[in-house]
Parts: sequence; C-alpha cells; structure tokens
Amino acid sequence: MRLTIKDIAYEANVSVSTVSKCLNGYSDVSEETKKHVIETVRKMDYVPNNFARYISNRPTCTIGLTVPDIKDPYFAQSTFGIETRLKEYGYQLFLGNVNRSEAGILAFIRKAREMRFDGLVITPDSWSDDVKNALRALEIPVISIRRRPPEDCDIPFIDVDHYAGAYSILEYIYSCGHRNIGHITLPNEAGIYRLEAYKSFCKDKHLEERVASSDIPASILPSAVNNGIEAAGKLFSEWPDTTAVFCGSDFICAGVIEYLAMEGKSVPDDVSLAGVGNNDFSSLSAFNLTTIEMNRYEMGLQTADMLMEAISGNRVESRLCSGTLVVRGSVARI
Amino acid sequence: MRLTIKDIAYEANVSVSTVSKCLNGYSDVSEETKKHVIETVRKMDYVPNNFARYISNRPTCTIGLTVPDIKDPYFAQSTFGIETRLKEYGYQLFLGNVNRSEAGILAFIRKAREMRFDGLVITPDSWSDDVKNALRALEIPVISIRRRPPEDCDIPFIDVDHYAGAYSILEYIYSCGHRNIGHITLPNEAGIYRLEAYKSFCKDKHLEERVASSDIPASILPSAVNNGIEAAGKLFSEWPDTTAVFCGSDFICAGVIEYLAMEGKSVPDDVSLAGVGNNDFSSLSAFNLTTIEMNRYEMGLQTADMLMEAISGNRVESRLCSGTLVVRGSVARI
DNA sequence: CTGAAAGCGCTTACAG
DNA sequence: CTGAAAGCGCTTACAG
Repeated sequence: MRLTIKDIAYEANVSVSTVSKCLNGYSDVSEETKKHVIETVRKMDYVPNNFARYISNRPTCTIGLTVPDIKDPYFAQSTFGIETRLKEYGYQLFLGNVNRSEAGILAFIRKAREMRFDGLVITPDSWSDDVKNALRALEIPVISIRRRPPEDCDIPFIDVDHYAGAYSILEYIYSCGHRNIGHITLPNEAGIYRLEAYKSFCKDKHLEERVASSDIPASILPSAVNNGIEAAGKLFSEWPDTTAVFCGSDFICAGVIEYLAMEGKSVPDDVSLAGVGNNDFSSLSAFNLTTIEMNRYEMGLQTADMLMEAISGNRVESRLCSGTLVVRGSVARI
Repeated sequence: MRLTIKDIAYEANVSVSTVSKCLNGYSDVSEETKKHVIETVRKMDYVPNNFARYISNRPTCTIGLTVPDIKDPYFAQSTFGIETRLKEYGYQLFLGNVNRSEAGILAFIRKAREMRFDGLVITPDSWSDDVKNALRALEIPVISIRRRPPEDCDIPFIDVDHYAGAYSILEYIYSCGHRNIGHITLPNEAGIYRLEAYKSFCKDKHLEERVASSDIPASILPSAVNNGIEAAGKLFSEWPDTTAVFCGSDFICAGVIEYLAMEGKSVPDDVSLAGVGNNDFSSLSAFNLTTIEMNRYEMGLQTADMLMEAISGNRVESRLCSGTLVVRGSVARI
C-alpha cells in the first residue's frame, strides 16, 4: 500500500495538519518539528498524492499542448522550446497527439477540463463550430501556435511571419543581380503567404510574375520532390530564361535540383535556387541551400511566455516571429 | 465557478450518487433517469473533476514517458507509436523531456509517483545508483526503451537489434561481390554493436578488418559529416583498395560522399556505400543510400504492448526489434 | 431503482 | 506553535 499523510503523522508523532504545513512550507511550525517531519518523510520515502492535493480549485501547474503530427520535426522543435521555458516557470507540459483530426482536438479539450489544466497551446487544423464552441467554453487561457484563428474566434496566436521571410529572401536574390525570378508554390497556408510576398515583390520591383505549381502533396519528402520536379518542368517550359527560383520549401528545392540534373543543368551555375525551412539536409554540400531558418525553438519559448502572461491575467497580443536568412551557396551573383 | 456533480444533481432532481452512477455506466439506474441525467450533463456542459475521481487508488490510465531529446526524430517516431497504441488501450501519455540529465529523470520519477501514473517508459542516459534506487521504489511497471539496463536492474527493455541489422546489410554488400569492405564506426552504444557485427562478419567470411573512426561527434548533422570526412580519409589512406564502406549511420555516409567527391570519386561507381538509419535525406537521389530502416514507429507500438502486459500483471521479456534492409543504389554489383 | 452516508488523501480556516 | 474538524468533488458499499 502507498503511504499517506496519516502514516507520516503517526510515525512522526504529530498531527496530519502539521505534516501538511511542513510539506507546504508554512512558517507557523517550529523549526524542530519541521526538521523532524521532513526527515520522517525522507526516511519513509513518502510522496504526496497530487490528486488529493489538487482536488480543490488550485492551479495544477500543468499546460496542455496538442501536436498535429509528432513526427514533424518543426513541431518537435517548438515543443522543445515550450517545454524548456515552461519548466523555468515551474509548469509541466501535458502532450497530446491529435493526429490532425477534429475529434482528436475535441477530445483533448475535454481532457484539459477534466484534468484542470491551467492553460492550453493548440494547433487546430480546422476551426469548425464545434471546435470554436469548445474553446469558448474553456475558462483557461489558450494560445494558438502556427495556426491563425478566424475573425470570430478571440484567441491570440503565434506564427512564423511567412510573408516577411519570403520577401527578405527575394530581396537577397534580387541583390545578387537576378531579374528573372520564378516561384514554385508550397501548397498549404504558409505557401499562400509566401506567394503573396512573391507577388508584392514582383510588383514593387516591376518584375514579371513567373509562378508554377503542382498538385502533388509537398508535406513529406519523396512526394515533395516529385512536386518540385513537376512544377520546375512547367516553370522552365513557360519561362526558359529564368535565372533564379524561389521555392516554397527546401523539400521542393530538392525536386528542382533533380529536374535540373535531368536537364544537364546544375545549381547555382545554370540556375540559382532558394527555399524556406532550413531542413537537416539543406546544409549538406550536395544542396548547400540558401534558405530561411524558422527559429521554431525560439518561437516555442515565446509561446510559453505568452501563455504565462495570459495566466497572470494580462491581455496578450498575437505575434509573428521572423525567420532569419541563411546564406549558403545556391544563389549565384550574376 | 466550475460546475460540480452537486449542480447536476440539483438541476436533474436526483441525488449525487445517481448522477455518479449514470456517468460511470452503472446498470442499476432506470433508463429514464439515466437519459435525463445525461441530457442535463450535456446541456450544462459539465465535465467531472479527474482529481476528485482519482483520489482513491484507482488506475489513472496515464503513462509517463521520458524523452531525452524531443528534437531527435527517432524519438519522435517511437513516441508517436507509443501514443497511438496507448490510446487504443484507453491510456493517456504524459510526456516529460528530461534533457539527458540525471536530475531530469529523477524529477520525472517523482512526478510519476505524485501523479500516480500507471506505468512508465524511460530512456535513462545513466544508470546511477540514485536512478536505480528511484526505479526500485516505484510500484508500477517500467519499460526501458532504447537503453539496456545493467545486470542488477531488473526492468525489461526494448531496443533495435543493432547487431542483426548491421550483419544483414554486410551480407547484402557481400552478396554484391565486395570482399574489401571497410567500416566507419558510429561513436555511441549502438555503434559498438554494429562494430561487433562487422568484426564477426569479417571473421565468418574470412575478410580483412578495415575499421576507421573519428573523434568528432556524430549525433548531429554538420558535425557528423566532418566525422565521416575525417574517418574516410583514414580508411582510404590505410586501405586504398577498399571497394565498399559500411558506415555506422547515414549521417556519416554523407561525410564519406563529400570526402570521395573531393577525391574526384563517386558513389557507387568508384566506391559502394551503405549506412544505417534511413533518414529523410537518404532517399534523395543525391544520396540514394542503401541502409537499414529502424522501424521506430513499430517499436513504439510494441513498447506500449509490453507495458500493457506488465500492467496486467504478466511478466514481460525484453525485446530486440529488427530493422529492415532498404536497398537503393549506393552499393554496386562488382 | 434511489439516495444518505462514509470515505478517498489532502488543505485550510479556526480554536486553543 | 499545534491539532481537531470541516471541506474539496467524487465514488461506493449499503439500506430502503
């Protein structure tokens, strides 16, 4: 049987209340008693039952985090950042993989209420009425990470500034002398912001828009490569004099490189290339990609800060985190 | 204020006990009453307080998992497997990042007791006396994943069968006609098993041992590439007629490829190459690596199975999971 | 089939 | 400084 506070009280010859006070650092206990009780606790290896402790409405110091896909290294990094900072604040992370399903996130929100979490960090893939209502019924702070809530949902978010990142890498390409710059879109929400940036950029610099895309999914690797190959084919057949391509992701860059290799061309000698993401492989010399680093870890730290602000009762504003340009060798000066 | 079971009882005009029975699926309640209560619960959006529920020593249906490094995609995959299977059993995962520190794992074990977890999956980086004692004091089942406990620590483990995987890929290389096969070691525990397999293999086939290694850390990418470059230098200067190299990891392969490129050689035309790990980039055509897939996800599923066995009170045996050979183009037939 | 009452392990005013 | 007692929100024999 597990030891309870009674066992300690009995052993230490004091009352249950006194043991409780010693354990919780109350000051109105004599030094001597406290020492004796603490020693007894240590000797008997007693660990209080948190379930009994938190039965009243005290803060549980635990935060729930949903992750749509635990295998995605991006989420891994931001999760790590959140966890690190949360621990500094004395909070625990409760992680729920929700597998990109609406039922999953709904179940998680329920769990959060049952377990009396003090706050939530979520990444909903849909903002259905059910999700919005469940969120509204919550009496604890919520931050959305990597997903921007719709107008009618008043929860703060934190996300990468996809637009600014794309714009800055385009400026870098431009500064290297390129004027015939193509874009291959990334088929998801982030990709839309990047495309927007590309379009604004072309307008601002009076460049011709050269956009290509493919319907092949680009979120995981082998398929993203095919996406890049197909889109590159379209791009170069329509605008053969393109000198640089800005891709919606480094994965897609890998596909473009394969396409070019098939055409007997190489990067950056024949065509310059830049992406977004700074994946593991991007630094390998076979790729050596100029790209945008998203600083996910840093974003995780900030997410925890925002949540703590909200838990303290302050109003928090949504944030966009800027990526940083990583210059390697895939964009040539011309 | 949060609703309690009393509010529901009052609203539904029944006793607290009756509400509790309805909520917990007891049969000795009339259909009519049950329907009415459930409806009231739904209408008022009441969620029971788990802390009150689990105050007695009932199972909490939550499992603790320590992960040494949440950014490591390998852990991400096995974690995902564990979570998936656990959910099927009706269990929750509580994830604690322990950051490869002994203090971290000790703190986690304490949390596990406070929170009355039903079981633990751990990955200790050290098996100090403190850790072993803390583990022994635990009254719940524990499985060690990816770490094999010392003799005097009676907890079952699950790990990749590094030895068998290495041996099988060596047999494949041999079957392609290679007889001058070198090995570049991976400087960690898994690497030791792989080296052993290499040595046994050489003995079994009467081949000369050609082992090279570098002190440069090989766990993260840019540094692992340098490890491969340096070790390849040593290997080829000592045994220039080596036709195939088995590397302790795909990361190291990437370094060997760079080394060969600097020498004006390519894979597999001049030298054949095989690794272990099947990383994201391994499938890209610039690498096209023949390697061993570790099946981490599958291993996670099995981990959950083992834990459930143990929780059911059965004795469970340690397991080694075999990897599977992935044949791509980096090993030539000669 | 229903509900009053005791109990789970802890905390917290409150009296002494 | 110490401890008896009430209470947290729920569950579970038990009586009716």
